[in-house]
Amino acid sequence: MPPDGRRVRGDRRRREILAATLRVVERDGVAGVSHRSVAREAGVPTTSTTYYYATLDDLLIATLTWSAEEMAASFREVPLTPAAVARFIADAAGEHRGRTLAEYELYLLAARRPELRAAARRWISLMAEVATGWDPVALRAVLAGLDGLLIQALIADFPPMAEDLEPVVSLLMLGG
Amino acid sequence: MPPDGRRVRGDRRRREILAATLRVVERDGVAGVSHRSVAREAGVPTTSTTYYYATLDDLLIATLTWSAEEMAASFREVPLTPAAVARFIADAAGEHRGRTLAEYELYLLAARRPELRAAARRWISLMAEVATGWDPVALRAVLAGLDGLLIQALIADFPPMAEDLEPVVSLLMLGG
DNA sequence: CAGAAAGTTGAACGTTTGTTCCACTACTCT
DNA sequence: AGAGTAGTGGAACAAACGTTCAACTTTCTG
Repeated sequence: MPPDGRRVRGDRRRREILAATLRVVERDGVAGVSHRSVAREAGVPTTSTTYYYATLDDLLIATLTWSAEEMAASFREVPLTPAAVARFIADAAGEHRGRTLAEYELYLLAARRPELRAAARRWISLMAEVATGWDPVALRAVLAGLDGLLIQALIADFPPMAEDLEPVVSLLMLGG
Repeated sequence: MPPDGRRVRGDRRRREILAATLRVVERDGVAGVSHRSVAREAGVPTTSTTYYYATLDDLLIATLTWSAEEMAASFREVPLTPAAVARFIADAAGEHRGRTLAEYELYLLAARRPELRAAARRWISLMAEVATGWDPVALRAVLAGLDGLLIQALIADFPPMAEDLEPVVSLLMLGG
């Protein structure tokens, strides 16, 4: 049987709404997300956002967990060398800034809502899986260091470049 | 001349409003802060919050920068030993959780509003001052590690204890 | 004691909010 | 062809919002 054309278009619109929500989060933060602001950003009527996501919270959480999943998947492709990790961090503050902002918006929501914590820690548990054989203490130090470099990169006056980050990443990874 | 009783009471109420705002931020995040929610929390009429802070943004920024200043001042008292720093982090996720949450809410606002960045990085520049003579790369690694430990402590299933944190802090500080 | 200054407060304004309803079109399946 | 399903979108609702206003009390100053 051929794919249902209605569902195909519906899924596309659902994804467009998610992407529009992420852009609103990047620009105005979680506080800027409303049915109307997202609908305006996506170029769809207000009611369509409530059609696909029953409540605003559903829409917001779907966007943030999707974004966190994207970030984790992207991180999985990074070789665990200082140069590659430094490049990942630099990109997270530049090209993929919205995704990184969304990650830490999710962190803050998860701090108050335990059910969101697994999603927020997605990239952490993923790296913990990859780094089998590492010393547990060293692993925790590296994970903390990367999280700190990422969030500090977001509030730097000038977006850090990979070359500047590399020695710091290198020192952090030395412990393993 | 004796102190003006009106101003004394006014300053007290201003501080109560700040403290109430911080409690709202702790419970519901920045999104939960409104003139009415803060006034309800503080037990004052709605108009008094607008009397002391012209706009809601003024109130929010005043609260977050005040809280960040408190956190920086508190950090300044910590001896730079692994045990003391680990204790500081454990308390930041427990006893002083609201203050820590406010710090990272400020981070996220600062990511989009450059004028807030100096306030957000207050504790970082303070530690950079204290750690004269450290290797710059090692300092950046430690600062990132501490930031990461703090924010990860907020989304841990169980608040980390100082004893668990100490070896990680110790390893991070070894680089200096 | 009079007047200025500081703070207090309820009522009200226009706007935006989340969400629901309902009439409607587009498409699939039997 | 006709029934059922998926998606569309304008209109409307009550609630909450930020902010302003004006009348009021308390306190200090000359």
